[in-house]
Amino acid sequence: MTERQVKILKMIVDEYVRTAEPIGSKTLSKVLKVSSATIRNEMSILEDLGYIEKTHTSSGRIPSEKGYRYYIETVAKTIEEDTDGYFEFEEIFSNKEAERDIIIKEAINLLSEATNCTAISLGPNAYNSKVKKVQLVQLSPTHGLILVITNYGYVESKEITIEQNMDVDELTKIIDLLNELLKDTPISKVSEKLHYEIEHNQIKELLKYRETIVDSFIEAFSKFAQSRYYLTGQANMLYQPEFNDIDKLREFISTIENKEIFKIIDSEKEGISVKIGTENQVTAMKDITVISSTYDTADGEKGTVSLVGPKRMDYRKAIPLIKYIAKHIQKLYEEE
Amino acid sequence: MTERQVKILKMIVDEYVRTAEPIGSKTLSKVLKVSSATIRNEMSILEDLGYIEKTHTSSGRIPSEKGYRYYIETVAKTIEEDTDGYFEFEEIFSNKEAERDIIIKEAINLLSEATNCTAISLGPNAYNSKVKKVQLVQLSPTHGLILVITNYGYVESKEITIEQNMDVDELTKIIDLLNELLKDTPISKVSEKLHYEIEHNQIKELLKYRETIVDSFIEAFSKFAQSRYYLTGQANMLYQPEFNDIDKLREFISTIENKEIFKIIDSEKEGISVKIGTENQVTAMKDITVISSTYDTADGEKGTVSLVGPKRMDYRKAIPLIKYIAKHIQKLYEEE
DNA sequence: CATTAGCAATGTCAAGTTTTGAGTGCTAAA
DNA sequence: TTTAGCACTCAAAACTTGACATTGCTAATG
Repeated sequence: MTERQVKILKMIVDEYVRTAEPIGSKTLSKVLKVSSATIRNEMSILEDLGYIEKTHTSSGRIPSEKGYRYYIETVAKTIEEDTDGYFEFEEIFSNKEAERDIIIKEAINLLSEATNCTAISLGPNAYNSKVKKVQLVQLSPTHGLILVITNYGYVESKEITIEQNMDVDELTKIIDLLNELLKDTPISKVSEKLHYEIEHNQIKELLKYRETIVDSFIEAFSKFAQSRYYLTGQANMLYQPEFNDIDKLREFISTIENKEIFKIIDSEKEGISVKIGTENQVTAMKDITVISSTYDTADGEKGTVSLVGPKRMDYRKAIPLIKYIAKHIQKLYEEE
Repeated sequence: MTERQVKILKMIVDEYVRTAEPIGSKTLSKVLKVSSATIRNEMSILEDLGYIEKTHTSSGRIPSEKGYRYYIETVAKTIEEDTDGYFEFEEIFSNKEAERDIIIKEAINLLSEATNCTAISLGPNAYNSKVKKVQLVQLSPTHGLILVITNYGYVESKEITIEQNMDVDELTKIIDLLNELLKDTPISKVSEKLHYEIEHNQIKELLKYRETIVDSFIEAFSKFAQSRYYLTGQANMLYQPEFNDIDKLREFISTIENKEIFKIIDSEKEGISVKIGTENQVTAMKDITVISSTYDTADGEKGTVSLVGPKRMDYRKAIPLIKYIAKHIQKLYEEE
C-alpha cells in the first residue's frame, strides 16, 4: 500500500465513523488535491486488497473488517493517551470516599455515555481472594445465616436450618473451628481443605456428623464463583443508525439478556482486545465490535472493562479510554 | 349492552389477543349463527359505546382500552384459579431447599416465558425489617468492613478506614454497644435511635467522637432503603408484533433501562392492579399494560410481582397467574 | 506512466401510481 | 330484527418513474 492509499483508507474510516454514510470519491478529492478519478483508481486498488467495500455497485465505499483492523493497528495504536477530555473520569476516580463498586459503576456509565455504546464491567472471579471471616447469625430458633467475607470485602450468605439436636454451644464451636481453619485460605481451596481436615485431623469429630452445615458453607463459598458484572447503556446504543434494522436490534437485546455477550468478552488475554464483527465468532454479533481490556487484582485474578458497539465505532476515542479506565480500576483493586 | 353484544366483545378481545389482527364481521359470523351484516350492526353499537375501535375506516375492529377494561372486569374476574397449567410453578415453589431469592427469580423467569412479557419482582422495602446483628470485620490494619444483617437474612456492608488513634478494643466495644442498642430495631428507626442515644445517654462518651464510624453505619443501614428487584424477559416480549415499530421498541428499552418502569408499578394498592395503556400516565407506556400484584411480608412491608406487556395481552392467563405467584411469594416471606 | 476529463452504466431512494383485497355502512327486502 | 347486496374506503403491496450519487472504463494529457 502506498502512503496515499493508507491516507485514503484512514479518511474513509474517519469519515464513515462520523457520518455512517458510504464515502464517495468526490468527497475525498476535495481534501486530497487530486481529481475524483484518481481517488477512484486508488479506491479500486484498496478494494482489491480487501480494506474497503461497497454496499452496492454504485455506492461509495465503507471500511471492511480488514480495513478497521488495519486502522486500529496503525492509526489508533500511535495515539498517545490524551487525558485532556477525561476530566469527568478523573473526578470519578479521584473520589477517595466512595466504595469501589460505586466508582466502577459511575465510570462505566460515563464510558457508555461518552461513546454511545453499551459498557460492561465484569468483576474479577473471586477464586483467589482469601477468606477473612466466617460467621453465623441466628435469625430465629430454627434458622440461621451463614456469612463468608473475603479480603476484598465481598460478602456472601446462605440461610440454614438449625436442627433441633444442635445447641448454640456446638454451633459456636463449629464456627470458631472453621474460622481458625479457613482464615486466609483462597476461596478455590476451601472445599478441598475442609474435606481434608474432616478426614484426617482430630477436628473431624466436631464436623463429621454435621454434613448439612458443612455443605451450606461450601455453597456459600461457591457463590463467589459467579462473577459480579455491571452492564449499562443499551439505550444509548440503540439509537445508532446500525440498529434501524429491527431484527438486528432484537437480536442484540436478546444476546445481552441471555448473557451470551459474556462468551465474547475476552477475560484471559492480557491487556486490550478488539474483536470486530465476525471475529467474534457469534453470528448474532457479526456486525458488532467488542473492545475489552483486562486488569489485575492483587490476588491474581483478572477483571475486564468492555465496550460493545457497532463496527463503525470511534476507535480513536474508545481504545485509549478503555485502557485508561482499566488502569484506574486496577488501582482500586491494588489498594487492599 | 345486550348479551350478544357482550359475547361479541369477548370474542373480539379473545381473537385479537390470539392473532394481533383486527377482527372483521365475517370472522365472527362464522361462529355466531347470524350474518355478517347483523354483526356489523352490533359492532357499530359497540363502537358507539366506546368498547371497540377501528384502525382505519374500512378495517376490522380491535378492543379499545375501555373494551379491555370491561373484559377484565367481567370475563377475567369470573375465572376460577385454575392450577392445572401451573405444574412448573408448583415445582419451583415446592422446593424447600432453595433460597427465597432464587425461587423468586425462577418463578419470575417462568412467568415471563409463559406470557411472553417482561416480568418484574420488586422486593419489599426493608424499612420495617429489624436489625439482627451488627458486625465489624477487619480486612487489614487500616481497613474494616461493617456488616448489618436483618431478620430476613439480608446483609449490607460498608467499608471503613480505621483511624490510627483507634485500637481494636475500642472498636469491639463500639460494636458490642451498637448490637445491644440496635438489636430488633426496625431499620427505619435506626438513625433516629442512634442519634438520640448519643445525645441523651451515658453511652455517648464512647460514640461521640467517632462520628465517622457512626456515619458509616448509618450509610450501611440506608442501603436497605433501595429495594431489590429482578427484571427479566425483555427479549421474550420484543418479538411481539406490537414492537415492529422500531421507535416504540427503543422507547420501551429506554424506559426499562432508566428504571422509569418502576414509577408505574403500583406497590401501594392492596392486591392486583391492572393498568392499561394511557391509564399508566407515562406517555412512553401508552401502548403497554402493566399488571401488578402486591404481597405482604411478616414485617408489614409490601413487595410486588409485575408483568409488563402489550395491551393485547392474554389477561385470562396472566391475571390469575400473577395472583398465584404473589400468593406463593408471600408464603416465602411468612416463614420467618 | 500517473493523472484526469468525460461519459455510460448501475443501483438507491423517494415519490407517485395502480391493483388488490378485506372490510365497512347503508339500503331495501324478507 | 335480520339479511343480501352493493358502493365505498383504506392499507398494503407491487410497480413506475425520475433524480441523484457514484462507479468503471476509455481516451486524452502532461
